[in-house]
Amino acid sequence: MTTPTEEDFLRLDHMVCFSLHAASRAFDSVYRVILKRLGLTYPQYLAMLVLWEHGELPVKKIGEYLRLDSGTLSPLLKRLETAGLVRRERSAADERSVTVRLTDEGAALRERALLVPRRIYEATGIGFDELRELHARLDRLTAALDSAALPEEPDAAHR
Amino acid sequence: MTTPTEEDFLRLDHMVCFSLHAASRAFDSVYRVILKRLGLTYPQYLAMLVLWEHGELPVKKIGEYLRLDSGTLSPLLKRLETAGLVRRERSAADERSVTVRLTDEGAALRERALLVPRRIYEATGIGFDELRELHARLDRLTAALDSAALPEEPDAAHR
DNA sequence: CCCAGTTTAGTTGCGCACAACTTAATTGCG
DNA sequence: CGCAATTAAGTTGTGCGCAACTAAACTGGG
Repeated sequence: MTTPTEEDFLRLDHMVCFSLHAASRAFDSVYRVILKRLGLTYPQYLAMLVLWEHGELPVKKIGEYLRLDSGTLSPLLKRLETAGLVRRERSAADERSVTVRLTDEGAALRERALLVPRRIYEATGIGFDELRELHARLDRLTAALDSAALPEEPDAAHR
Repeated sequence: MTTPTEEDFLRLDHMVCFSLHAASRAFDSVYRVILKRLGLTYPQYLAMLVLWEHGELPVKKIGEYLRLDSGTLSPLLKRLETAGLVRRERSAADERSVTVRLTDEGAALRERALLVPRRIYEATGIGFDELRELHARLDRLTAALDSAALPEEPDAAHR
């Protein structure tokens, strides 16, 4: 019961990872439907969220909040710029840095986006408290996975 | 406390979806490192799992197990074929259907893949029972999201 | 002061995921 | 029977995510 066999590991591993993958895609799917009328994808919505909160941010900061690198963010932000929701300007102080700012249109979109969370919440069919616990559990899981992933080679190739 | 405000919805929604997204990517990242030496991506590993279990399957069935459509599976399976792990053959009985079979090499890979689950389990840093509960929770969530997603337009466009 | 190393964005290439479409085979209803 | 609807797989196009790389600007130790 509490002493799982190797078989158990095999099965549960598959199930948990698969469930997580499936849940993530299911969420994406619900978001896709809801965000369609805002003209945003889910990752674009996440970027807009941090911009709505902070007004303007360098690309670097957005990447830290969303855990995304420039390879993902650069084209994403370019699409948001094409859509007229943000502007991107080289920082005068440090010309390596690009500051992303909301346009009036981008700021205005927030009003329409305020309805999104409740619709998502309703789609989950789960109580507020349970959702909060799930959140805590997932964050712990991510932290554990992150710390396990990094030290792949402790201090290898040292000669 | 138990009567969340609209603000609470806004925040929690973001947090849960974000956590789920982040956890899924963290898992992908750990899998990527572990599966690298097998020459598989995570979705390819999932496809191999169902083939290891069933020996051979039509593309359709693989899609049902993994919740993936042919737009994703066709190129993925083609890559597995190029790697020499599977063969794809039109079914004689129904020429629309393509049966995917393990090659000897593909079947042999299973031995090396048996170590994967334990390494993943260890990376999660979470107990067996908690993992099992998380799995159940996620499945319930996915089921709820699926049932909420489908009836987007009940019987719309009807005159 | 200067240049080696770091930092910030961006680019390229690959694979996954999905929507929308095409093609070919099969099914079944009139 | 015959043809319209369905089914299975594949194709095309878009966007995300990451690795590996480049380009340009900054930083700091000698």
